[in-house]
Amino acid sequence: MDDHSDTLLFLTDEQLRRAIEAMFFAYRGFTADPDRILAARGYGRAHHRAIHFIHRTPGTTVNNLLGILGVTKQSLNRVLRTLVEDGLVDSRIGTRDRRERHLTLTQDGETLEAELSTAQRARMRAAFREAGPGAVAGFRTVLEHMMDPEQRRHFAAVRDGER
Amino acid sequence: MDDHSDTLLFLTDEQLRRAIEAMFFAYRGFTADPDRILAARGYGRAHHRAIHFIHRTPGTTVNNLLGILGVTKQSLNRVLRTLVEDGLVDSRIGTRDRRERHLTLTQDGETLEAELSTAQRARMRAAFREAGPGAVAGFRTVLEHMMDPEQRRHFAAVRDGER
DNA sequence: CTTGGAATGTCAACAAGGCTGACGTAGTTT
DNA sequence: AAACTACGTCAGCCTTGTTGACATTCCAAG
Repeated sequence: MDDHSDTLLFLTDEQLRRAIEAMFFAYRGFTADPDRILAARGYGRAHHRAIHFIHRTPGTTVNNLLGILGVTKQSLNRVLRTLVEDGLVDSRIGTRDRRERHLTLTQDGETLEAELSTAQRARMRAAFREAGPGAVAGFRTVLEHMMDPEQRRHFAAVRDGER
Repeated sequence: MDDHSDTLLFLTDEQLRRAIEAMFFAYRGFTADPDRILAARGYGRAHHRAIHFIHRTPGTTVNNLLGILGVTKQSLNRVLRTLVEDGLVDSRIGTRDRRERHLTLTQDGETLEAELSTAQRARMRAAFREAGPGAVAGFRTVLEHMMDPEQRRHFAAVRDGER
C-alpha cells in the first residue's frame, strides 16, 4: 500500500501484476497437454479432474469428490456417468452404507490417467529443472498460501494421506 | 523414472503429482476473490480476462486481444459487447486503420479493474509474504517455464512493454 | 415397528462461454 | 478493380456449471 510494504516485501504492485499474468498463462500451459489428449477422446477438463482424484483416492465416494472439486453433484454426476459408461470408472454401491457409491478407476481408466499424468508431470519436471531445485520449495509454498483455507485443508489431507 | 532422475532433479513422481494438485487448488484460490466481485455484477471469468488485458494495453485492438486470450472472435465479441453496453469499455474506430477498433477502459471500467486487481494482488502479496522473498523469483521462473512458447512470447512482450 | 428426516445420488431444464461455419461491411493493399 | 483484412453478427453445437424435483437408503425418535 505504501513505501514500507514495498520495501519490506520487495514487491511492487507492478511485480504482483506480472505474477498474476504469469499465473494465467502458466495455467493454460499446465492444462494444454492433457487437454489435447482428452479432446481426442471427446473429454474435457472436468473429466480430467474426476479421473485425477479417483486415482488419488481409490474407493472415494461421490460426496467426497464433490467436496474436493467444489462443484454440484449434478455437474459431477454427468461427467461420472460418461466415464462409467465408457468403462473408465467403476461405481460400486457401498457395503456399509448402500446410499454411497465407491469410485475406482478400471484398468482402462488407469491407462488414461497415466497418459494424462505423464504428460503433465513432464512439463512440470521441465519447468522445475530450468528453475533449479531451490525454486521448487518456494513455488509450492507460494501455491499453498494462495489457496482458500478450505481448499488447503483438502490439499493437506491428500498430502498426508499419501505418505 | 529411476533413482538417478530423482537424485539429479530432487523430484519424485509423487512430488510432481503434489505440485500438480497444488497448482489446481491454488488457481481456484487465485480467481476466487475476483469471481465473487464479478458474480455480483453478473460477469464471469471471461469478462475479467478482457478487462485485465485492456487495462494492461490501453488502445489494444480486438485482433490483438484475440491472440492473447486464445479464444475465437465470436466468443470474445459476446463478452466485449456487454462490457461496451454497460459502459465499462470504450471501442473507438482506429484513426490510422479505420477497420480496427481500439479498446480502452472507461472510468467505470478502471474502477472495476482496480477493485478486481486489488483483491487479487492482496492474495498474491499475502502468499508471497508467507513464502518469503526468496520464493518470489523461483515462483515466477517456474511459471514462466510452464507456459507454451507462444504464450511465453506474449508474456515477455507485455513484461518488456510495460517497463 | 413405523415414520419422518437427513444423506446420497439421478433426471430435467437452463445459462455461460467455449467452438465452427457462413456471411456482411468496411477499409486497405495490390 | 480485385483481393485481402478487421470486425461484427447470426445460427447452431458442446461442455460444464447452475437450480429444482425426485427416488432411494439409512437412522433415530416415538
